[in-house]
Amino acid sequence: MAGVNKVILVGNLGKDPEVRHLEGGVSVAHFTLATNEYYKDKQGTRVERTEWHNISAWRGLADMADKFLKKGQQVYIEGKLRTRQYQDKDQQTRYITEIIADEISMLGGRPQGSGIGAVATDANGQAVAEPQQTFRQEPELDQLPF
Amino acid sequence: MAGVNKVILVGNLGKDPEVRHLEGGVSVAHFTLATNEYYKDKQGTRVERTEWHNISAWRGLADMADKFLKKGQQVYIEGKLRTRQYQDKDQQTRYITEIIADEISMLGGRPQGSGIGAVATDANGQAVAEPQQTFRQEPELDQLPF
Amino acid sequence: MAGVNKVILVGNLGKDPEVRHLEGGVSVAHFTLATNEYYKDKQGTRVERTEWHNISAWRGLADMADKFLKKGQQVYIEGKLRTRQYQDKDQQTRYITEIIADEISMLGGRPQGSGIGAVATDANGQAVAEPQQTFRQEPELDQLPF
Amino acid sequence: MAGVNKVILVGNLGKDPEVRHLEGGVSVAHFTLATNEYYKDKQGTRVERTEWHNISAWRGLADMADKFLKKGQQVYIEGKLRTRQYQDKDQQTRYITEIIADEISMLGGRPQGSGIGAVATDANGQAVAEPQQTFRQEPELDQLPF
DNA sequence: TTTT
DNA sequence: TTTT
Repeated sequence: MAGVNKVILVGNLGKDPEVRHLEGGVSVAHFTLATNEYYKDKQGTRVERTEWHNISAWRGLADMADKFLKKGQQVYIEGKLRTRQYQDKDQQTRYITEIIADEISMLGGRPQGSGIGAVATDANGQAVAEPQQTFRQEPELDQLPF
Repeated sequence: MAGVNKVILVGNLGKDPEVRHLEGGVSVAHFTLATNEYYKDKQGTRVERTEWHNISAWRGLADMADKFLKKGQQVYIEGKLRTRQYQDKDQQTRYITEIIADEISMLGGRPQGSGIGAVATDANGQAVAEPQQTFRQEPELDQLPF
Repeated sequence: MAGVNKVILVGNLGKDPEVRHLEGGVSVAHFTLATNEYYKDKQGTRVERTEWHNISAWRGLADMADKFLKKGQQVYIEGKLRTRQYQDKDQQTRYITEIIADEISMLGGRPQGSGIGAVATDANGQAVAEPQQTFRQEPELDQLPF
Repeated sequence: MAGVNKVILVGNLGKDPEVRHLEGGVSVAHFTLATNEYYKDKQGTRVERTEWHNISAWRGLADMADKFLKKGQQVYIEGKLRTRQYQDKDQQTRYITEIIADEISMLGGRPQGSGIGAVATDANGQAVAEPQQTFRQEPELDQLPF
């Protein structure tokens, strides 16, 4: 039965991506993403609520995250939910829900008035990706639908 | 900071919604939703993967879920992710990720050619909601659903 | 600059898809999709509003639409907006906005209680796609991002 | 029949919003939004494609657009598609497709290192909305915005 | 007409 | 742990 399992997030990275290289040359990146919302409570006070999401990106998308994403950065992420189980240190079964990213887009980008360089540079003068670039995870050969 | 935290699901209810009425007249419904995906593995074998989601609906949307949603039914759900912690029976802190529904839409519905009644009936002849109806959660004045 | 251009629709086909085969073996399917919404007007009368969308699907997705989609069928469609211009019969420039489908999912499917056949059949007993199947458009080689 | 008609865009305003105040105190804002995508063509050359969208926002959301949105600004917009007809200067019936915004979120915001003021100010020192704020259109009692 |  |  056809299902839809889609997540759309705009938020900020809570830390730099951590990348591991699995056997077979597959890489996977993990990072957290904060999405903030604001509302007024019954007393009319403005309240902020932060939701933290566990993001994982695979293969080429992991490499891109490794290369271009940094703590604090604002990104658009599209992906799907996946809950997996693991054993904690006491051998108890635990569950964690992650968003497997299909697409990551860098938002905001170069601050206004910061110059007109064709290549953006980071705080250390290193060349970085063109601001606001989008990366997509191509469907893998072993995960083609049908 | 403006964030976006959006989930879009099309799947089938794993069980009838369970509804509780909290103090203050607030009702909340919980149910699970299965989203299925299919892909071919490296050997070309068709593989099915089911992801289970924990859905919660509040207030008016809980009442609608209670009234109209049944195990097995196909629905479209729009909502947001929320991870909350709770104490398990061993007083360990555990986390659970839920989708708080903002909108639920009944899919499929009356099979073609089954009649033109203005009111749909279920297997027992009981009047049910018009097929494929959509329900939305209006933003609450205090927006403090939890 | 990274952009997001995404459309999500659940609706019913207004007609059977029309498929054309372009030079180079590329096929394209066109059909219309109706999305209905309901609201109460100032007098409390229930009003229905139907929005019609122009859908186009390319290559493999066009073939799938040709094969499996029929007038009246309920589908989930994900795609992107594209407005193109054309010359009308008076040589006036006109604009039309379409949704280019990336993913089409068949909803509803086999009515409950209609049997447990592994292969669905249509009104004429012809085998059809398994109900509620999903089809995706793989990114083309000449349209890979970066 | 339940439908879903949803558009999600991240792009830049092509011009300042134009706001009109209709009879009955209803305000409506119009602006265009550019979403850019990049791909490599068959020769491997990087190609940019810009899609222009007609956005309209009503009532409170129109006022917010009027007050806070400017040409060039990057925003997240969620809304629905609506195609309406009108008579051109030759009394010909023409169609235009717009996105009616339900939610607008300001992205990017204050450049890093530009100060730690609790209230943001624009180039003229005028207080502006806190960066990256989100605005939502509450459902109207009569839901008859057009 | 935007942005990079 | 982010951002404003």
